[in-house]
Amino acid sequence: MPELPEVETVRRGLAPVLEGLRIEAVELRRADLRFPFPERFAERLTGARVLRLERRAKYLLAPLDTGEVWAAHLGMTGRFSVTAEGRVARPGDFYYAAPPDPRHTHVAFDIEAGARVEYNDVRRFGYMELIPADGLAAHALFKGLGPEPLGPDFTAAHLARAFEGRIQSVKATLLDQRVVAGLGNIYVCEALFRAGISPLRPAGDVSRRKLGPLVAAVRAVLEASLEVGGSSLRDYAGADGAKGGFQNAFLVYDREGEPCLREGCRGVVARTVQAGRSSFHCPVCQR
DNA sequence: CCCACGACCTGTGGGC
DNA sequence: TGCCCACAGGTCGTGG
Repeated sequence: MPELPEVETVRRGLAPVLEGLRIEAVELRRADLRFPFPERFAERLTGARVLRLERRAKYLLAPLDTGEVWAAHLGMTGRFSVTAEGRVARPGDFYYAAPPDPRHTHVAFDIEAGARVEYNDVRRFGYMELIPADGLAAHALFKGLGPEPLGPDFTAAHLARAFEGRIQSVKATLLDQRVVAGLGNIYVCEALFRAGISPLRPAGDVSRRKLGPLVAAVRAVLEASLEVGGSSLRDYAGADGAKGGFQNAFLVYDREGEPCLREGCRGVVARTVQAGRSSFHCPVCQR
């Protein structure tokens, strides 16, 4: 799934065709994704003007002139594409490496000025909500979220508080959206590698002096990925150019059995399973 | 409250 | 070639 850099890349791709424009029609092709769509979803969106397109954690948020906010989470396989006249008009965002299978296009939005925005989601782990703007912060999906990792509240002091006394692994702790909001499996693995911290270490045992470097590593990895449009796994040759490129910069993720890329380290990347998910790390230089 | 694990859903790739 | 299992970017609910 899209983690923060991928969701932000999607946001940047969609913003120009949504912001300030009216939703003229909504075609809903099924009653649910991960959860049922909100009551009267299509009617509540039809005619609404999108004021802005924002992101919080891994959610896309579109405040509307109706007083509601349209929120979308992409789950593991959610993709937005923008088409006009039957062709992809804005290739290049995350996910556009191969055209989506139309059988899994579940919602389509016709936008003023002619764009058509389609939501495709093979596994249907994504979901959409309509939330009153004045109740957004208090909504169950948002009230417990931790700080944005690229924002001012994500600091070593914050991590020190969050890690204190925690016996859960630092890997699982960083995946917890209440601790920091927006990281997923790839970027946690990559950040821990860069900070020289083993994903297996209990969060409470991470040395305090490593917390500053960890914060810096998280930021650096996210920023580097954003620069190249996020990560695209399972790419296909011949894609349109601007698909995500960070998969080419992975230092540990999906590199089991390959040599550690840290200068001078002779380690070999190991794969372990934590909380049911693959972790990749170098047992020699990550402690 | 904290933590581990199964569940949700479909597709793909590797091993036999 | 075909089949079966493991695994995939997330997170929610359950049960210890």
